[in-house]
Amino acid sequence: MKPITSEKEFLKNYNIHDFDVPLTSVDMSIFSIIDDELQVLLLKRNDYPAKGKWALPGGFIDKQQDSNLEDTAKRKLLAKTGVSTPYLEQVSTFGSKQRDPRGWSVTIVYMALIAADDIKLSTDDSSDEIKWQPVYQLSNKPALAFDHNEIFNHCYERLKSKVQYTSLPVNLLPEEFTLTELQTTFEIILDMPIEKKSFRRRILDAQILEETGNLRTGNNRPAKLYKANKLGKDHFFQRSIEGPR
Amino acid sequence: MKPITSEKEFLKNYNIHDFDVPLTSVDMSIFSIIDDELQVLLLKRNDYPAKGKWALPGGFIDKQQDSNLEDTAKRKLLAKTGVSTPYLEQVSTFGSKQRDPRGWSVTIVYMALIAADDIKLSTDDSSDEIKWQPVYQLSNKPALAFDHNEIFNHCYERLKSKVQYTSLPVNLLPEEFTLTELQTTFEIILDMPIEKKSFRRRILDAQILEETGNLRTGNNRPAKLYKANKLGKDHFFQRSIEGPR
DNA sequence: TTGACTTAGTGTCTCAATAACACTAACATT
DNA sequence: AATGTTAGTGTTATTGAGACACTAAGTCAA
Repeated sequence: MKPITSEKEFLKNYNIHDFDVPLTSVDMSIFSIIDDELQVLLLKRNDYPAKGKWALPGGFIDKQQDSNLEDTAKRKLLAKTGVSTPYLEQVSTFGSKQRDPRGWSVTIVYMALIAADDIKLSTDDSSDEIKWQPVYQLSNKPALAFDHNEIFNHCYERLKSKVQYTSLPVNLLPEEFTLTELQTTFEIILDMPIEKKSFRRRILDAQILEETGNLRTGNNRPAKLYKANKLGKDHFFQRSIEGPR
Repeated sequence: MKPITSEKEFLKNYNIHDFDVPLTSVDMSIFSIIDDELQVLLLKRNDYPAKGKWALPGGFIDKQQDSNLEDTAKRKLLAKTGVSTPYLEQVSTFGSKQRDPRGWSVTIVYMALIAADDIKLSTDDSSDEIKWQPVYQLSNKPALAFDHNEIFNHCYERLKSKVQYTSLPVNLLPEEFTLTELQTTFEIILDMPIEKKSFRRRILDAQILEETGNLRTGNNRPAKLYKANKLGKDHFFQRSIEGPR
């Protein structure tokens, strides 16, 4: 067999099946605020392995449809929730010999934030059971399939730490929202009270919101409605929100 | 063919070669400060694809040796630099149809920080050419193999942003160092001057260093030597180092 | 129509962290 | 002993945030 002397020739002789590669998938934690609680989407596995256990949504890369990893995550998310423009962020990649009984496997983990109003759950394909689970019920119990508890915890920690110094929570709200609604969203995620004046000063100074001109009316003084501007969809603050002194 | 009714049975019938999975590798940006410059390790590729181009060190998972992704990164790093206890952090994972001419591929990217003193470069295996490249010479030229320029830029951005609010740079220094040396390391990475008093107050207040009792003597007043304590190896500050007002 | 109630939004004080910068301290070298 | 150089400190002004009491603007019920 003669030596290979060009890239073209190399590629002709190359066959991925000659290599012993790990199984590679994409999994995701999809967060939303439902009934004033931070919740995450779970699916009950319909097939082996881990049949019958609850798991984070995910699956394999479709080499035909997906041109990159984010495509894969978006496709999964659209199929399950009907949301096509989520906030999507890669969190981490887990890979080991032990995490899946099928052997060496790798999973790229994403976190998505979606507004409750946009969700249209579909039990699309395999009639999987699907549910929203409040995160505080999940951080303790080690009940999920594979290493999905660990994966979820990473996502939850990432969400909490990033909320400290970004305007991420706008992605959990509808297009228009009041400052009080935004503050409440921060408080739900961080699970701690935030001082009203400091919060408003900081959000407004950061120049990530603009008034829509509309008002939310109710049983009391109407509140101005805001929406996130271009910066607001993924903006870093100067300083972080801190707890009480 | 009868239906599968247990996990055990499922695993017996499972064969990864029935699946069309992507090629999966681990790549890394290895940073060190050499000649008062932040530099990154590059290898010249000895084989197709991208033969003859400079690339970040990396390679495939060894299903026999490596029990997880970090193992894989550590093994590569040890082979190339002789360093066995680096600071190692997963940065991101890149995967797409286009990034490698062989087709759909995924690479998990790590960044490593090592002290210049610990390095023993080895042209171990395939007599690859190996070199340190100053990062400022790399951020512009798109000369590396595959998408390694993009990958490197991610690592460099991560390093710079993380240095803002952590004590990461201790990992680029030898065991013992002076506060001025640590400050200089910060300044080299951030490429901006830092005010001396503020820097010292913040580092000392953070309680991440302890005096070793030794002094660095020279042609002037001797400086106290410090080493990082347990916290110091990966500690988050309260607030970030900021530029001039 | 008026006053109680509720939530929106503001004025202002205090405190803590830090950038700025001028200062003192301790060595070697001549 | 004087000079130069780097280590290390004292002190002020600024800034951003927490605390909290205040005002503003609506609904609703009597």
